[in-house]
Amino acid sequence: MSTDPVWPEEMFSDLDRTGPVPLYYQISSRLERAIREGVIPAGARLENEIAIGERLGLSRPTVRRAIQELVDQGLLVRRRGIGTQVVQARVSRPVELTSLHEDLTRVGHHPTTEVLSVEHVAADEDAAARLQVPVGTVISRIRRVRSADGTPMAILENLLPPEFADITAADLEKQGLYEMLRARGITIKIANQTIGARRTHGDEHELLDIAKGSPLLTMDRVAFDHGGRVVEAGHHCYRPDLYSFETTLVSR
Amino acid sequence: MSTDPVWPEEMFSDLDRTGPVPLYYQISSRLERAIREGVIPAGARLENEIAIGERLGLSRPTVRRAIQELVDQGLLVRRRGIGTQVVQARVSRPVELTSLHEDLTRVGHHPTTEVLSVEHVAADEDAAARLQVPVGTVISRIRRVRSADGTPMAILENLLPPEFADITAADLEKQGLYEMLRARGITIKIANQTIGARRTHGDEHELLDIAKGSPLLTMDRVAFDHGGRVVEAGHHCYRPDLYSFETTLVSR
DNA sequence: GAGTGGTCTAGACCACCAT
DNA sequence: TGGTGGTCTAGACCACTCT
Repeated sequence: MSTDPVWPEEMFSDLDRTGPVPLYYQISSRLERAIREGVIPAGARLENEIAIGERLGLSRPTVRRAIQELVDQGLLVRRRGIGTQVVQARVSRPVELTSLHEDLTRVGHHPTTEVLSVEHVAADEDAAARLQVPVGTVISRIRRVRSADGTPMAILENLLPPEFADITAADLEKQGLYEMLRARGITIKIANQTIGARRTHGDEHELLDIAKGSPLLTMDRVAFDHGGRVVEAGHHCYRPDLYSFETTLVSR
Repeated sequence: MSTDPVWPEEMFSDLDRTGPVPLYYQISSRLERAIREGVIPAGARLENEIAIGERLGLSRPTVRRAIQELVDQGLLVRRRGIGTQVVQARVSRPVELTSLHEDLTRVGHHPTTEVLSVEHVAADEDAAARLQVPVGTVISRIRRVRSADGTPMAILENLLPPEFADITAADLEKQGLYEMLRARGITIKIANQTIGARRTHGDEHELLDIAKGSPLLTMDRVAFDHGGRVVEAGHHCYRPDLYSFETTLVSR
């Protein structure tokens, strides 16, 4: 048995077969938007891969790859012998290789950053281990407070290797750290993150405008470029009443 | 230019071309083990896809898929025009659709579970919303304490829809909840997780043997089967000095 | 038995990077 | 200029599910 098309006729009428954007990506991103906006409703059954391919003039592997992207995101479910369906559950976007600054902007908040300090210091043993540089190397240590719509949300402490010694406080007020690195042609390929919790220490409660000793949500991250070099090491603490980490897990 | 083989000659000598295990999976899992065990060292360059295919008697798409699995896991990095390399950074396994019970077992700890209560109650508004059942439906509410090697690590509160009303405390002492669901043929396809932090409430500090009002790491999860039905809704709190969430993020 | 997704093959052309 | 991964095609066979 086959299924009627569940998307508007013209949805894929303007595929660009010559440009740099892969066909599978054009398909999957259009489909993703239609699903997230509800144009294709939860529970809807898609046509089978071959039928879609014929309608769009694409080979089956290309259609398949587009669909697989959405399966990996948790938007679609496939079962052999059954078909492909739009998932019923609400799906959150995965934790991504972006900064808090970009996260907030995307959600429509207005993030501001106060740079508390930009120091150039000799790496102690701990910092050297995290950045994978020799002890004593002169590194940059940044401390910032990020607010959304005027409310302090997080304290961001970052360590940078020597090559970024010229980054200034003024730069960091305007852009997120990751934007700035990207503008310098630095591509972050991999990051290891650890999410935990602890009490406030030192002046953290003042900076975040919460009670002394109250809980903080923490995230430690080490980011690497394609060559395996450490680009950045961060220790962030978030106000747990204002911030949490959401993920959607998909079984393989 | 081409590269010398970086893995032992016999590593892929016993591929099973008739069994149910996909060839790409046989390749990727063997490669993963070799990388994690250091048999293939960090920074090593792999041969190109076509050469590997010829050596193993496989087509390029099959080899490519095997490699892609490891790229998605953050173990390999590929760059066009350059080649494929083993990543230098330590890579942690991603947060998975498994239970804490299985996580601990895998790391070699001995998890024990104390079942505090198994109740069958009418769902209030909050519980009904989380399980997506009508208010007043009789659901199961489970409360457990999980310990590793005798130390309490987490309080696990779970809500189950009516179909699991027959699960007993005795069952839960022996197996993780997820194992039990799997044994009943329930496949969890998707889960939404939120990780946060808060202070202890009520008797939580006693159960976890920590100070009253101290920080907890929390994880809320709603798990769905392939049909979008809610299988389980959980609220877990962890001792932040004993537990944290690790992830490796990979840029696409 | 009919229909579906899962896997695999054998090619092709292109964009990017190094030399 | 040669080597690499990125994309795409046009088939094929199989395993699974429903009726």
